[in-house]
Amino acid sequence: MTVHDSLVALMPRRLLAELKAQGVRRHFADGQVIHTQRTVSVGLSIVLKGRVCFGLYTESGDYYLTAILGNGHCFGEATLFADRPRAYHADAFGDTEILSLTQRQFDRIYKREPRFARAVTATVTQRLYEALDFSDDLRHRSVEQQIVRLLSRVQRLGGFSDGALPMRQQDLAFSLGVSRARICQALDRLREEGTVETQYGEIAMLNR
Amino acid sequence: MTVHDSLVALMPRRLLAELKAQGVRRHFADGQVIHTQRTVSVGLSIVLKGRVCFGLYTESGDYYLTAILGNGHCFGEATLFADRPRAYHADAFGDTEILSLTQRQFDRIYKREPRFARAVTATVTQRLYEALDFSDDLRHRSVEQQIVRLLSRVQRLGGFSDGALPMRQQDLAFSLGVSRARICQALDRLREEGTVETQYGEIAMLNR
DNA sequence: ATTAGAATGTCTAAAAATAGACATTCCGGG
DNA sequence: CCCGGAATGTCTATTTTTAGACATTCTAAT
Repeated sequence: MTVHDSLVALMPRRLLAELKAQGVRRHFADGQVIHTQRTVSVGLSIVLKGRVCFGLYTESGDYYLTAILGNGHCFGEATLFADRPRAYHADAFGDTEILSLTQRQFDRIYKREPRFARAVTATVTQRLYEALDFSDDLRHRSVEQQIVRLLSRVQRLGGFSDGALPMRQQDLAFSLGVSRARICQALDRLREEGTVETQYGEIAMLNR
Repeated sequence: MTVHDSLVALMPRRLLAELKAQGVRRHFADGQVIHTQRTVSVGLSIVLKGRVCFGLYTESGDYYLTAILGNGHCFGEATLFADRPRAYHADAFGDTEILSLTQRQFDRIYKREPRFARAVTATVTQRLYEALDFSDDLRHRSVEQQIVRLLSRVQRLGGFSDGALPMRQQDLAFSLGVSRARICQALDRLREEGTVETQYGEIAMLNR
């Protein structure tokens, strides 16, 4: 199956201490904006507490949640290595703490500590292969299967041990590129099978 | 637009010399198998000459081409950093030379040379964001647009300066997750627009 | 030159998905 | 407690896509 360790899980503990000593910790209340889409800002961020929701605003002003990262995961690599602006809008889910490293801080440690470099490469590589798997799902699986696999991924990356995920059916529809009606229909089937349960603005996977 | 530099393009030249000194160069004739799907083998490979075609065999025995990597690009990172078997079947396109590094060789240089580590992280990060862009295409663009964008990507990564790409319509259909009939229809439209030209087993993009 | 296999173009009936509307339910704020 | 906006469930007509078949064209090998 798919493996994806968080950046922190891939580092020796002393390195995390080192990073904390170098970087800045920032605190966000539930729902507070961490960064906005298309902003140009360079640096690596690591989730130390809470979770970060990533999403997109369409031209018509609608917002769609596309991912949630939990403890130990990092984001912003593309600002360092691919010269990209922020691809997604990010805001805090629950009480959240983020460790931020400037490019300079990152570079210094990256250069000095091969184990840190290793952890960064590993987490990005794993994320790449997850993305490729996801593309496979989009192309070759039924919407029902896509939903199950998307939810598993969100659960895992977000560190939701179980229980409900904060996703609307619109978010699913957007994330999978199908209509909301199609999602409704698929959820009907999955509910019947006993695979998922839905509440208002939430979806929960059952068993495993 | 999308940026994706090859591993070699991201390294100082002296590092490439270093890699060549450490690794093994292997030579493949056109069509020769480089590795098969699901094989467990660890190491990084770099295309020094020619091109490598990646594809998948289905249970029914059909083969579908999914990507082509040209000069300077690397593959096999997932065997080093994500503990994965070979995800795709790979064979040579034209007279091809591959530089192979064992895990041990790779590790030694990676540890000693932060610039090499940097280049690896950068190329993987860029590939990740390309994969995310591709997912966006699959979900939110018309098949016509998807075709154009897929062809551009193949052209760029394969180092095809222009001219025809060695892809069958079945490959496109598989890569985009639609029926061959749908691809035919889309190609009709693109041909009318003057965007692409097709030959037997080949597709060429026109203008830009 | 011939031939077999492969790739392509094209068609039709059937199936699937969509847009868009509308009613209902839910939640949070006053 | 009430209200308004948001999310959900559901429906229909329409559009899109598919499966699957078949004829044609192309290529490479004999």
